[in-house]
Amino acid sequence: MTIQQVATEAGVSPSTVSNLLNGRNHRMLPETRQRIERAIDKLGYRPNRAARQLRTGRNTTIGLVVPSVGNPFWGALARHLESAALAEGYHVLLCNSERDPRRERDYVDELWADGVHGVVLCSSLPSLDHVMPLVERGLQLVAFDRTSQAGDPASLVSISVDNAIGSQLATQHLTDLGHRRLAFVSGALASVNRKERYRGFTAGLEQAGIDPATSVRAPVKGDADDFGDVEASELGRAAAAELLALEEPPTGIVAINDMCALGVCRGLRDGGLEVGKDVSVVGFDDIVLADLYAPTLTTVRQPMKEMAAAAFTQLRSRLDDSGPTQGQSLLFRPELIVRESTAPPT
Amino acid sequence: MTIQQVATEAGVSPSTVSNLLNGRNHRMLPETRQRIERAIDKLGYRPNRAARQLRTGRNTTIGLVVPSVGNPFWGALARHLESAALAEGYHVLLCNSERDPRRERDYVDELWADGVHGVVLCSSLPSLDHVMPLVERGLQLVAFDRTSQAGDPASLVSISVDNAIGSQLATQHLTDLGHRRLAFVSGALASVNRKERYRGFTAGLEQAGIDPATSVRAPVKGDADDFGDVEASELGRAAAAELLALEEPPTGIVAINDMCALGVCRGLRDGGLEVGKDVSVVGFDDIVLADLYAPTLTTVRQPMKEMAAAAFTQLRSRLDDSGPTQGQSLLFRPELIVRESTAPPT
DNA sequence: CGAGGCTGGTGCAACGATGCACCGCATGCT
DNA sequence: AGCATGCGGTGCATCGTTGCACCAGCCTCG
Repeated sequence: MTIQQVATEAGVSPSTVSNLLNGRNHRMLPETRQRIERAIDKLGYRPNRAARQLRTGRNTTIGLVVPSVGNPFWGALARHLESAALAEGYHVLLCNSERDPRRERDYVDELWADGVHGVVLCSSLPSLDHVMPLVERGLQLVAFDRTSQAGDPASLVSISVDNAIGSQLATQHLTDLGHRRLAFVSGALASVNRKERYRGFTAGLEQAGIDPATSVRAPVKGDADDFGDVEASELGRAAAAELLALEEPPTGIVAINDMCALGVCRGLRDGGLEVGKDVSVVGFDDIVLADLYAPTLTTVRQPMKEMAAAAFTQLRSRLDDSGPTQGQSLLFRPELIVRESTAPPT
Repeated sequence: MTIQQVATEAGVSPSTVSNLLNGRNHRMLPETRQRIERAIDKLGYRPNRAARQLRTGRNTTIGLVVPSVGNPFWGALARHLESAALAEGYHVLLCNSERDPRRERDYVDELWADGVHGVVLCSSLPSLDHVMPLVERGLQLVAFDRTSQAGDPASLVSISVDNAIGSQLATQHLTDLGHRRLAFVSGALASVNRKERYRGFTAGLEQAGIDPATSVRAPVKGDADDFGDVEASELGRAAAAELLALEEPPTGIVAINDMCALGVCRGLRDGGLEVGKDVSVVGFDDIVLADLYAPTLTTVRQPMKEMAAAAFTQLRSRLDDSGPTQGQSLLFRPELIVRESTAPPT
């Protein structure tokens, strides 16, 4: 089914069909228009994307680079982003970087070579230097789950939840319940987001009149490489054991994310404590699993659907040329979801 | 960077460059070849996919249609499939059907219109009639997690784990531990796979000399619509409550999948029982979560990586025209993974 | 010595959609 | 009368790659 066949069927020239297809139909006779429309769905015509892209240089595919869709958090993003894109006739090309910087760059290169002009990048890297050359050539980049930084390209859009506030909400929730000895469990504070979450934690403590110095940050030994996802739970488990060995173990624990929190729960249980009774645990993200675990996990929800929709909208408006060329930073408001894993200290 | 520029740089015609690029270099002077190769990476040339596809009608993108990448099981598939595809220079276009048959069909249509000739379809539907028209036009289809059926297109490749064996392994594991009162928890046995799993369950019972009639299948009230993923856990939880209300509750439970199994664990705990001690539970799939839950879940592992690789290989060989045109069914061997959720009956 | 074969390439017409330049005609303006 | 303007479309070159048809030059062989 080519545009030529449609044109023949409708008794017009291919140009006219093209005009209609591309909204240049201001001065087209309604009658002509209807003839074409009838021909189109009589023949079941769909424009050939390859031809269209070859001619225009544009396309309707955006790239999504995530650490791993095996992780429910990124899976959820993929799902929502795809949903938003689909509604506008866009497609999503999925790429798993496996947290390998090189693979991340290769993917973005590949996408660019394929004519993809917009990419949602969920980078684990603090710097975006590796993709700068393409950004300079016009690649539109949306950084997800990563607040913007000094060296970032001017056109960059950053989309993230307000990590400091989220973390503070979690902490406050614990102090409101009466907890006074708190701990923050995380790997190395290597990314901006992690630092922000820690900042929220200390802010929450201060607000409750607790000296952050008396709180624990575990594990201290976390190094810069522990960016893993599944490993986050291992880390949480180990950290829990460490905390239990203290003379005065904390009664409330704020974890860097849900996976980590689940690991902490696991570790606490290993140590004979009951989460949601003897100890309280708060996570971050609100992955589906949080509501399935036993006990269900109190956590800080990221409005994924809205964030994904925003990512797409931003990208699209910039691809449609009309959008602002200037970068910006979108911070979403996190929401505390209280479930069973938190309770007043006993 | 066009092929023309490379040709000029190398002092040959575009055709010659194209010949090299497409492996038609049998009778090419090694010297010419090197000149071209040098030109290519001097200019950093990458062939334009749109142009190539327009000309040849082929492309290197395959489609993946899953119910939802939000579900870790499908996320894992996406990850592994993408990995296999990447190694051969192929891309994966991700589509979430959200278990909506119409959306599923629309996606496949869309992919076809985009020039995608190969799709891995993880359909929740027993029949594939809705995509038959495209298959007849040449779409290569690999059905994943769905054994082939009578009405399927002749060219269809089906990839699945051997569900009957898997389920039998799970059942056998319980009987070997000494359990005699078993239950099978599932929604309606609406899909072939589910029926197979139930068949494996009864086979396992018979092998242990237990009359399947004495075992329980819960919930009886499951209807055909309960195909959900998150809902699977709700279903498990409800089923557990139901089972506990029996006069002689089962001591061993085989769940249709891991999510359902986790729901069952949840329900049992609600009823005051300790999983892995008072009751044993076995799942199916071995999602990442199975090893994180408390207690860790004994389950039947599907060799996802191998299955995903096979899906890609099958698709590719058929897309490269050379492959067999005849459909086939690949059944993978499941593996029992024993963890903490199973123990001898007390 | 001329027909035929091999070698190492090249010429060219597609693939399907796009969008600018342009057309003939009618009407308005001065 | 002479020129601009609006209308409803159409003609055509073009995007980058491909692969069949073809070519000139040289070798071989009866």
